[in-house]
Amino acid sequence: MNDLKEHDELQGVEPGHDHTEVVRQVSTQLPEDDILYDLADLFRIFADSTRIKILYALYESELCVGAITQLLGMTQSAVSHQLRALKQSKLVKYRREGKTIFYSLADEHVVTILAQGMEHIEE
Amino acid sequence: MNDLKEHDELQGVEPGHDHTEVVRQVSTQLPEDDILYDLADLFRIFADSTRIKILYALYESELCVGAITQLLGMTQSAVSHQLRALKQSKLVKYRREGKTIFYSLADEHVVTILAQGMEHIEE
DNA sequence: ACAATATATGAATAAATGCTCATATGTGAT
DNA sequence: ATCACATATGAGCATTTATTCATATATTGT
Repeated sequence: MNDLKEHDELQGVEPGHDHTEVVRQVSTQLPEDDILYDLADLFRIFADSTRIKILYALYESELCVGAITQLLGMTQSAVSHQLRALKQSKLVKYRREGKTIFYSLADEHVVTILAQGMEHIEE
Repeated sequence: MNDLKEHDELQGVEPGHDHTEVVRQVSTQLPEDDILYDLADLFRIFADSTRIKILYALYESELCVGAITQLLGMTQSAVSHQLRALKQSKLVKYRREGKTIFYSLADEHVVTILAQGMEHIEE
């Protein structure tokens, strides 16, 4: 046994194992946790093929709920639940025309995000 | 995009209820289901704040598992599990140096996707 | 007021997901 | 070979999530 490692005033350890420096440096560059949570929430909306399909459909054309339902071949309820998620995260907007409600994409970020994702998987 | 207008009497049904025409038209423009699944799988990786944080950290600097673990303040096991998900979807790559394994971003799509997501939530 | 149509919502359930714990694998040094 | 260190992996558990079913709300027409 030797006690040469006994001056740990500064928590100093040998290089190679000590990450405190890099960690401290990188930490300052990271977005706030709130932002990271919001980001994760946003991408969670894209993390479902049903919603992705809806988004792609709306990219082609404004559509009412009935049309989307028929297009996806699922129940109207399921579609409505997903549309709610999509509009809560402001990825789609809607307008009413009588009994019918038409949905459309809210902005171009949606398209860009989908396109980048598409590019990634095509490799 | 849509120069084909639908006619009310096309299928002999009342106007307003019949979506078969739009649905047929939009259907042809949609990506294959396999692709949509893959896309959803990809975005699912972004749908977690831990992984997002790792990605942002790697955007700043190549990092070893120990550093990431310290940065996130979670167990090494949890980090390792998340890194596995990230490398399976080819969002990060890694290289070995002795006992240490360094992770880094795999391509720029990652950055673009994060940036677009960030733009969206900042509104 | 009532019926019909279009969409939304709440509760329940099955499947997926992230973390922890324990353990395994791999690498370098003694 | 054995030890110490760095990372990976499998099982189990608690939480989340997407769908279905039943029902509610909103709008139009009679």
